Amino acid sequence: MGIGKSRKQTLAPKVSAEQIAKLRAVGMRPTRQRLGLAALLFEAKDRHVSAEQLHEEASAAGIRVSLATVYNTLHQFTELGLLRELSVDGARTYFDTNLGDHHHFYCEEDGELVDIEGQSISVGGLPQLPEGTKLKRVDVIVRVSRR
Amino acid sequence: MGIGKSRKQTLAPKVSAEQIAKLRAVGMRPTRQRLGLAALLFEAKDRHVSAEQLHEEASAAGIRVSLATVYNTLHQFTELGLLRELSVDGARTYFDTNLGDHHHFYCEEDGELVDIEGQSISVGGLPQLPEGTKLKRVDVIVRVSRR
DNA sequence: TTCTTACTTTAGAATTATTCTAAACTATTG
DNA sequence: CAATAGTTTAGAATAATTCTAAAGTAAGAA
Repeated sequence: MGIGKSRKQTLAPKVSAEQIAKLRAVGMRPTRQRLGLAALLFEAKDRHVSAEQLHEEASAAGIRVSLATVYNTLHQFTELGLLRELSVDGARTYFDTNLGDHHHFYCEEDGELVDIEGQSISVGGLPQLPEGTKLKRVDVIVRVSRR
Repeated sequence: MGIGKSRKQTLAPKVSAEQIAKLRAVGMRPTRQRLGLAALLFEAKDRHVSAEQLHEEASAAGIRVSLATVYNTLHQFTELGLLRELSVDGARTYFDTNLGDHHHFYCEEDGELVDIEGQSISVGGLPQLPEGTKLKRVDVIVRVSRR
């Protein structure tokens, strides 16, 4: 005994079988980093995060992961349909864990994003798409400002 | 005479009284650079440009202006209500000369933006805005991809 | 278990878009 | 034409993101 190495403690979130399954389901190896990020992203719901934010959260939660890996993982999750990418204002890119039909309120002042459920807004009468293109998605961003 | 300096030629667009008036109307000094950029931006209608693009166009048109000035000018025009800023995909910021009620088609593959006239799309039933905020604008982006 | 290998992670450099800075210019007014 | 307030500019600085190639690790084979 002694004061020495009490290191193997569970600082990071419990490795949930749920996250392992989620990664396996899309064909990704469940690595320590991915499991940690998945826990942060998917254990709460309807999150909007930037890479930098998620990286800080991970640090705070004791998940050691480089910023490059956070970027890689966010993009891979997006390509595999686990996340949606969101462009609301030039600089940062946000990633959205809500995959359902919905839109957003966005306040530039504080960069806050709030979901608007899909059925509570109606977008009607799209005109014909430009020649030779097919629809990918319709994004509605309701921009607001504080007082 | 001789071959020497035939430099004072009108390579740049004619300085239109129209653009001078436009700048004066918003309280800006009509400088050579601003007049040149205004000519490029406003003599055609419904344009979507990024700073880098406009800078190249200016060079091509013989309007000598630094990239920093292009950025400054685009932002000033935006603040003074001569342009609208558009965020469609992380990286670049686009500026839109169409100030009317309208939305956009956007194709990521080639970065092309096409206007959708305001009345040809209907956004109904906005839910209540988040506590303490007021509406600024509603942007609809119809994302398409080429075949 | 231990190899082997393909997939991953990472630090740090590189890139890209944009902003800043301080000095050199120029439109405007007296 | 001089004074000055507003402008422009080159180049440095920043910020977000991507790239690189070297070191690490999961998964299946032996």
